[in-house]
Amino acid sequence: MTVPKTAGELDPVALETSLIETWNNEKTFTQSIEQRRNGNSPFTFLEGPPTANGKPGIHHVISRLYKDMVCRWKTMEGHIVERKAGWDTHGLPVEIEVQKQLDLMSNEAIEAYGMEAFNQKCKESVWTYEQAWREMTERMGFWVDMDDPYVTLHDNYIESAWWSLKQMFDKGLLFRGHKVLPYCPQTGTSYSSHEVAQGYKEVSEPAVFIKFKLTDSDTSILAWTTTPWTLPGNVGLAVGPEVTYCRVKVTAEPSNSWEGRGGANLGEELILAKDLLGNVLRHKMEVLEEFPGSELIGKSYEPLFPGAIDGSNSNAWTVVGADFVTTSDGTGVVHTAVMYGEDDYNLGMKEEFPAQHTVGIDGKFIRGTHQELDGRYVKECDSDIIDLLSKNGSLYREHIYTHDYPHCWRTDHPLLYYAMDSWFVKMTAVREQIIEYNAEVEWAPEWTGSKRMGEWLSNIKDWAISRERYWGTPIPVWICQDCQHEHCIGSIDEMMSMKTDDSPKPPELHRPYVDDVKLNCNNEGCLGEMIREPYVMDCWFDSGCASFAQWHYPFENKEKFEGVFPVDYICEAVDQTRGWFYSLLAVSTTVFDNVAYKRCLSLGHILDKDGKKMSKSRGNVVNPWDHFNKEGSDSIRWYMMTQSAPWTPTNFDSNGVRESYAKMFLTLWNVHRFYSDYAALDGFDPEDSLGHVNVKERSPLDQWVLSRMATVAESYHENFVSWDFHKAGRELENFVINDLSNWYVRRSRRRLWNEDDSNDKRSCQHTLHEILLTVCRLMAPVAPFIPDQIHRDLTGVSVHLADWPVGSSLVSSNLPTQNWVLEQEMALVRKLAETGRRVRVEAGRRQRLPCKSGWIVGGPDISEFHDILAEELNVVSLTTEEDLDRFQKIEIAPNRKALGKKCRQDLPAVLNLLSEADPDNILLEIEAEICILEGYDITMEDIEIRRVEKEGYAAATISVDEIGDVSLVLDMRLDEELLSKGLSRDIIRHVQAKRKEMNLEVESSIKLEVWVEGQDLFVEDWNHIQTETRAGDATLNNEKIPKDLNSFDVDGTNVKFIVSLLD
RNA sequence: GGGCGUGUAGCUUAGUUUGGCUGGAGCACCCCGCUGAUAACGGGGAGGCCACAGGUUCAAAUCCUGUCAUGCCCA
Repeated sequence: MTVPKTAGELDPVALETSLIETWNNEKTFTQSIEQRRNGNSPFTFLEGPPTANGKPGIHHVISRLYKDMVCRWKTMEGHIVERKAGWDTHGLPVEIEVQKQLDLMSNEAIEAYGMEAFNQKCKESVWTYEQAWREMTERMGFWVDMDDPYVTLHDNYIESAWWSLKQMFDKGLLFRGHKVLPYCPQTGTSYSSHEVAQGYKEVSEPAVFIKFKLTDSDTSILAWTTTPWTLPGNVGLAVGPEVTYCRVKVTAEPSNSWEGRGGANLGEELILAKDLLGNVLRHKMEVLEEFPGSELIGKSYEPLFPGAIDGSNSNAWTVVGADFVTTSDGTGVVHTAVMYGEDDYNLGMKEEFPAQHTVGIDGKFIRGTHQELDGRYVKECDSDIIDLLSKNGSLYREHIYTHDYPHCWRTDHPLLYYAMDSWFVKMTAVREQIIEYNAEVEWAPEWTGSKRMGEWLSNIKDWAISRERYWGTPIPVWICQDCQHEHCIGSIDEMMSMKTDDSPKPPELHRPYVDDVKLNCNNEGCLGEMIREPYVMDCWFDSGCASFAQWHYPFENKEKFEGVFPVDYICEAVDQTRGWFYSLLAVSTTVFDNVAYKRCLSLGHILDKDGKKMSKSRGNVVNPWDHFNKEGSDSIRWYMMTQSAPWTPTNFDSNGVRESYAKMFLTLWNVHRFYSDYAALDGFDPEDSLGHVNVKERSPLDQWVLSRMATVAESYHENFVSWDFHKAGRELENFVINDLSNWYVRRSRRRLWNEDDSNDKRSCQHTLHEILLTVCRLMAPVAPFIPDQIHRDLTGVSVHLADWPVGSSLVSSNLPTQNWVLEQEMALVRKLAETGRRVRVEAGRRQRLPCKSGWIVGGPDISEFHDILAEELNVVSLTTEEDLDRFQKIEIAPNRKALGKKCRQDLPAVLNLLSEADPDNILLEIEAEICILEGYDITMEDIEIRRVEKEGYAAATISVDEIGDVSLVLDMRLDEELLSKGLSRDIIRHVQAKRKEMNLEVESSIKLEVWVEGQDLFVEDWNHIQTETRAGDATLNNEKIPKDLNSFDVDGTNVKFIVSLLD
């Protein structure tokens, strides 16, 4: 027997924290998975690993909510949903954090500190906020296995990553090249775009227009650059093939005074874009010819710094076409130095320009560049370079150019865009496959996949996976010192079997230990020693391996992995599109020739209440604990789900969390309280078959709410399937508040107050029991706490072990039958109840004063709800009436404008006659065109016909879809009996208020003394008062009137009363 | 600078795919009612250049173009 427990006041924080303890003791999470084993239908979730070296905020709660929600939902549908936590532990952010902490602002400083010790610090730093993450995760109710997480710094994880890289290597997808990155030579580090963004500063620097003399004529092409230090590295000029260029001749000296160095001789010929002639040239010019850029392509020119670059066997110093050339600034000709710009590098690779540095990794010109520049820091050479060019006549003009340029946030030096040696995964080789796989993924919203990701994939670039850093997965590529043979290691065993005898066995797969491992070259006939490439991997590569590396595949868990790949579901914020969503897809495409995930939910960000990004510096970050400790997790979670579509950015409003609590959870709890308090009192056992009442035998009200429940549940489920969680939540909330609490429970209170056992009471109890269980089960994935408590109070079992009420391929549906007609009828009843209240307000009839009769005209037969409606409307009898005319009459209103014109000074007399005439008769006369008043013909134009309620009636008509017009008429006439009834309602109300004020128990009896002055109170109404107020002892108009009593007036009647507790 | 989102009442939002009744809710506000019904409930009210400017159309919050603000990603 499971009699529901009584429920006290709702204390969400205490309830939730104690439930967390229960879950831990009961191992509810484990049970919820294990219980579904026999279904043998896994649904796999992959946790996108957060980094634990940042504090978790409210924006982490939202992604964890959607992860948790779908997993819990699928679990209830009967799937086995294992959830392994993960930690992302490598990468530059970790290093930066440690560098700040130890004040190590350059690579030299790190190496002086010692790489081993530095990495040890990184490893520790990673766990700085782990406790905070665990606490947040537990408190918000995200069920994920944090005791056995995957960790990207573990050897097992690294070994799997190595294995996958070797797959790529074996497929020929791994290659060495250059990547142009913002680089700080002072610290020896290149920067991520995030760091670059921190360091933009406005600077004024020299910019120059340079003449590149063509080899086959005396004409020069004019190009422009803001970085003179890149000029020694010039190997090409890019023009827009479609852009119009001009060859011009200098015809006169400039009229204005010339600024700075440079110049041009009379008769000299220059080529530049037509659109920019005016911006660039300061001399008087004659345009000799115009032609498209395509005509320039292939022309060669003389190097500015002969000998700085070895151009033999290459295409160096020629004009090429490029689509990135514009005429928005410069000359429409782009100077190209392969190693010092991304566009430059890509163009250089395409056009086979020599990829040679003129600048060393120390930021100084390489020996042999130019005798005046060699060995000097490039940014200090700008002016000398301009001098050199000016002297040999290559400079046309210099000027100061102001722009935003990235600077090192540590040293404040300008960053150099610099081609770093790098390892790449040849993503361009799998472009078609990855686009195809992307299209297979079910994206929510669709455009994240088709547009955001699609756009990115259609311009896919090779993936630079190496970083010249210390803390990360070491790149497992070794190169032979003797024969340059490259070998990629795919496992620890392989490394151990190839290592030289005097190499130590690394204690872990990190730098510097792995750097010390040397391999015997396995190239045939070579006896050389192989040394590891000194890079670590992009940490996105780490996380991209999560699907298999979390299982140490293929070294362990082979079957397990193969059963759960590709994973069913991942979910992260939209910024992961080019991050984790991409890296997973890139790795799965290159390694497994498959998708990594079948469904991906990409979430919008949480912004502050003004739509601004939350950041520490703005001070607008919301701490989730502020709400955990106030409204609780369920309210936060429900708020987040219902506030907006998952992918829409949400402006976080604390007030909204409060609202979710006050509306959804308090209401639900009070329904629960109402039901279980009476159920406990009665010892009601829902499982007792003797007391059970079949749905068909229950009242229409019960059948209605059950039908609504089924309708709402199905729609809820549909919305889950189509990722419209917000719509699902809002609809269920509306059901709980409006249908369940404000209508069903309100209309059913009296049924449970009745102390005697009855079918009707049990019907109501069963109905509430069933509804509450269904609601809790539907809510459980979203709000795992309060619904679980209610479910436990009702059944003794956790809601998370229950089945999804809508059913699935694995569990059967548990919803009541739907009755659409009944739902329609009740909708009409409720609409009429509202209408009735409005009619009363308009007619000035207070609610407690009953009407003798009410009539419904039109619409379907809703007589089975007449009792309910009569009570709602406070009418003694409610009936259906066919004829609206019974309550209405016509009124003839004069059209003063028309009549005034016609009758002039006789108007008052005509108006008088009109008002005295019988409207029906006069209308007949007017219609027959025989109406003459004071000698004037009265026509239809002179009057307006209105239909109004006859004296003593008030009415309103509503229009309902598919039903038409329905009118409600109330009888407004009064008599003694009605006044007495109304008076008794008022007395009851005041006495009840007094009882409440006196904090009396609901069931305690009182002594009631009442004095009524100026009106009769009928005996039956006096009796009714005594019953309603539980007056065990009552006197009416007792002779002695004490001084200290309560008093109120209603309808001109004064009432005095005294309430006292009866022992 | 480019790509992809977002912008509706004081606040949070529905409606935009597929143009069509007077742009619909909740919170807050004002008036009234109701209550052994909870942080309630009911009726009424006030509050909207649907970001802005053009365009298409008989008709635009909705479609098109541009601008602004805001967010993400890329440069």
